[in-house]
Amino acid sequence: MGRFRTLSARFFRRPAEEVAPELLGRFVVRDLEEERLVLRIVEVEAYLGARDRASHAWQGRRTGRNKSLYEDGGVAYVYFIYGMHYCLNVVTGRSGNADAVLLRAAEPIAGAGTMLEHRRLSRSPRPGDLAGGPGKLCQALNIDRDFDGSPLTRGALRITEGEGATPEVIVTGPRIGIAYAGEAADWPLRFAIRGHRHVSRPLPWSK
DNA sequence: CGGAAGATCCACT
DNA sequence: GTGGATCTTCCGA
Repeated sequence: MGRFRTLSARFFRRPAEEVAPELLGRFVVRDLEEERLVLRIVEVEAYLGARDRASHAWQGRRTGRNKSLYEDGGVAYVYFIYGMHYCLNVVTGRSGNADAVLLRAAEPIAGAGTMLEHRRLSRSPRPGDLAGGPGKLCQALNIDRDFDGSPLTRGALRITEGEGATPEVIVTGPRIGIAYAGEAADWPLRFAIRGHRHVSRPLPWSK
């Protein structure tokens, strides 16, 4: 397929905190009927399954919504939130473990025009409007629950690498929107490319 | 079976 | 910076 090489299942079958920073600088490829949409990942968060109070799988919870979290690494976990948004996770680790990485923000590489149409903005777009947030990212790629449990190693939605290594510096911080999670709210499981303009919210960049 | 909350986003002040 | 939208999902009774 040339420029964008799909990552193998082996890549995903490791703990989320290990996979998460390695997803930065890699790509989400979404094939539509007549067009390929490509985003470059610039911000993610790791969720540590049963041992993480912020995870949907806290204390081993198994529900109808979260069952794909327990699949072998390399599939999508897509859930619906706040009555109107979807969030896309990359499931990691082995079967029975519920680790996952939330894709929070990405930079448009190809198909920005179509992504802008998907976003249905009323105002003129500013940087970060296309995919600078987990809900925006899903809307831009037209992702919904139909992708829940689907493989990211083949098919219409894939995680790939491009050419060369990731040149940027990675910074970490606490995760967003999980104040209820007690001690886990402080864990530095949010990862981003330092200073990147498409990040959803500022991090304390180290200088 | 009902109530409450939620890994968010947008418009408005 | 604040509040409202909007509805699925979950948990307790």
